[in-house]
Parts: sequence; C-alpha cells; structure tokens
Amino acid sequence: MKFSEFYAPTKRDAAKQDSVNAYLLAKAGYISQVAAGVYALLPLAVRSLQKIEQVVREEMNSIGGNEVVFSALQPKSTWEKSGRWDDENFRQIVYIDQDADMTFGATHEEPMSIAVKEKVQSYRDLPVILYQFQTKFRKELRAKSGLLRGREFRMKDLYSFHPDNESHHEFYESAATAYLRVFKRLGLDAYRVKASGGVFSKEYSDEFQVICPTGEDEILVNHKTKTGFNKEVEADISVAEKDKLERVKAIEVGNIFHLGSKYSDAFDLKYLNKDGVRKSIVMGSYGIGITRLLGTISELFHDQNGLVLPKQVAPFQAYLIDLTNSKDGVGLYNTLTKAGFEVLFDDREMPAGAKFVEADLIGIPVRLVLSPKTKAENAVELKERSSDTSTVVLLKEVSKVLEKIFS
RNA sequence: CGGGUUGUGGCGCAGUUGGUAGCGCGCGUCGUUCGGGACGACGAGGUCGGCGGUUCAAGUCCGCCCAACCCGACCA
Repeated sequence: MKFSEFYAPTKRDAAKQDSVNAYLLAKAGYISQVAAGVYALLPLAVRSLQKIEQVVREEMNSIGGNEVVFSALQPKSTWEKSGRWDDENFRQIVYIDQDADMTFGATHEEPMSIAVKEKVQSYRDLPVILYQFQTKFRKELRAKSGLLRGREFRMKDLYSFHPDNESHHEFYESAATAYLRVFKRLGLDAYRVKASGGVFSKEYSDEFQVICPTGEDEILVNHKTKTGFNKEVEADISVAEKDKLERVKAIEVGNIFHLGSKYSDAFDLKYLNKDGVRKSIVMGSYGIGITRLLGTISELFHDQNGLVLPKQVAPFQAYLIDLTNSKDGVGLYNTLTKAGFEVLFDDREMPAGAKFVEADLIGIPVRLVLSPKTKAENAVELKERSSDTSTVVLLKEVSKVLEKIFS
C-alpha cells in the first residue's frame, strides 16, 4: 500500500487522554472517536483487527467451531422468554429501538439457542458449536479507557451445545486451552483466572486476564501456574493457596462460562437420547473482546515514540522510506509486495524526519530505508521497531530476511 | 446516576476588569531544503457547544440544556 493512497489521519497533536491506548491509537490514525465509548475504526485498525480475528478464527475452527454471523438486532420478546429481561442489571445495559420491540444485541445466547432448535432433535445432532465476530452494544454506565470499555465493540462469541455435563466440560477445557493459544499467538501472556459464574451458574467461570498496571480488574495470580482468582471470589481461596498469590492489576481479554440448561430449557431446546428420553442441552458461552484486544495490546506495547505492535497484530509488516531521488523505492516496494509482504510505502512529499516519526508512531515492526548510501551498495537499511539498532541488507536478500523475521 | 474538569478555525491551545477573536501545528501557492515532525514569503479557514437572559455592547456575566474527559457505583 502506498501511503499517498492510504487513509491514516495521524496527528501531530492529539488531546491528552488518560488511557494510553486511546491517545496513541488516535494519534497514530487508527481510530476516531464518535462518542463516549464509541469509535470509528480506520484502515490501520481494521487491518490489525482482521489479523487478530484471523488468529481467533483459526483457533476456534481447531476446536470444532462453525463460524456464523447472527443479527445484531434481536426481538425483545426473546429476552423476556429467557427471563433475562427481568434482570434489572441486564436490562439497563441493553439498547432498545424506538418501538421498544427490538434490542441491539448485547450477547447472543437467546438467538443462538432458538436457531439451533431448527437442527437439533437427537443426540446424533450434538454437539453444536457456533461462533461469530459481531458488534455488541452495551450501555455501559461509564464508558472509559478507549477501546478497553466501549458501548459498541467487536466481540468473538462462541456458544456450545452438548448433551450432558461431561461432554460439556470436556469441550469447555478444550476451549480454555484454545483461548490460551490465541493470546499467546498475539504476543500476550494471559492468566486463567477463576471468577464468579454470574447469576446463571453456581460454577466458577474462567476469565483470561493480561497483567497491566492500567487495567481495571484486580486479580490474585500465581506466576508459576499462570492461574489466579478474580478479587470477587477472594473469599473462597484457602489460606495455603493465598500465600502463593500476588495481587495485580489486569485487563480481562476473554471469559468463558458454564450456562447449564438455563437458556436451552427456556426455549425448550431438548433432544432425545439413545433411550428415547427427552433431555436438556448443556450450554456454554465463550467470549473474546476483539477491539479490547487491540486496546490491550496498545496499552502494553508502546514506547515514548509510539506503538510497538507485535508482528502478528501490526497492520503492515514493513514501512518503506525512500530517501533517494530515484524510483528505486517503488521497485523495492513492488518486489516485496509481489513476494507477499505487506508493505506500507511512504511515498509522500515530506521531510525524511517526519516519515521516521510516523513510522515509529504507527508501530510497524520493520522499517526499511533506502538512501543514496545504501543504494550505492545495492542494499537497504533494516530496523526493527522494537530494536535500537539497524542493519544493512542487500536488496536481493531483503525477502529472505523478512521471511525469517515473520516466520 | 452522584462528584469534578472542559467545550473557541481540521488538530492542540490562549483570550486580563464585557468593547466585535488570536497563537502553534496542519492546509494551499512559490522558492530554498531533504536521515529524526526543515525554513521564508504570501494565502484560505472560526462568530467562540446549544437555547434563553442581562447590557448600548457578551467568547467573557446569569440561567437552562447538550457533549467530552476524569473519579465512583456496574460490566466483555
């Protein structure tokens, strides 16, 4: 992509914000605020989010997930039927349309359960595992911290339907390990943390938390086992166990729940077992905040010059600057692009210094600089965003070197 | 919802005791520059969040409303 054709409204001056992610992502041209907790996602953010989603997608597929796209609009009547509408806490976070008969989806247990009824009659039809990337709407009492707590946000939500508790728990564990793989692939060190199951389950739920001083959750963690407890279940921890734990601030990037048959029963979603007996379906729900992940990563990976995004998440792989007065930059750009690399070629008429500053701000992992000096050697300077030093690489070897960096 | 701060060209801000709006950045043209947000000249761009009030006169004072941000209660 040529920068002259790319829409990235970087700012020299951005309003100071309390959250680093909101400040940096706005300054680097990834997002634009629309209202409190509501952001427009600009091309840089879209590219990063697509990469995040792809990692999540691969891992969800690996545990048998079927990708779907449900509607954001949901009839209010289904919420009344599930009994959730009676829950005042829940009702107050739901946006509802003017005619008061459709809600803007805050979560999708109800429509998923209803849809699955079309197919499931027998134990032979189970399990069913559906997931989607969806925009969720939640009227947060107080939206804050940029992408960390929005009123409209992207979420991957997966719903599982199993014939009994045993098969459900087996799947639940495979989902938990898939979650850990997702976070690892995105460069995050996530802890599996016990939390209260919520209103609908007596069992603990599991949260996936990333330690971050600016996070709003407080958890107790065991660094050896990468597990821990949310503050809300602190009372349940034994004294012996408590000694091994450290209290830290963290950001919740995922959460998985046992739902039992609360929703399936509400919609009379049942199946016949081998003995011809009508049985309840056991459900689970599994969420990952996609936009929140981008916020978390920005919160964690930056320096005084801007974002330092992990390779798997950055919107481009390389940022190319041509300081020669020739067309050599275009040539290198074409070569690398044809080789499949994602290159942002800064072909704008700007002082060199300004380009360096923006390259750092946007946080692309590799910076390539073609200068009269390197040109004479048929080479290009290569510097990784996370490093202070640069190396000179022969033009004919750039692809090989990039290949290695991104392998 | 309670408490606090703020709202002035695209962005970041200043504007004394009320007198008809200013700075930096960015933007356009020309020239000089060209490895860490260059420099000069000329130029375009705002009626000051909204409504109402006080006054000869309101960005400045008063009232109401709206919005954003921060702290708190609630939450992927």
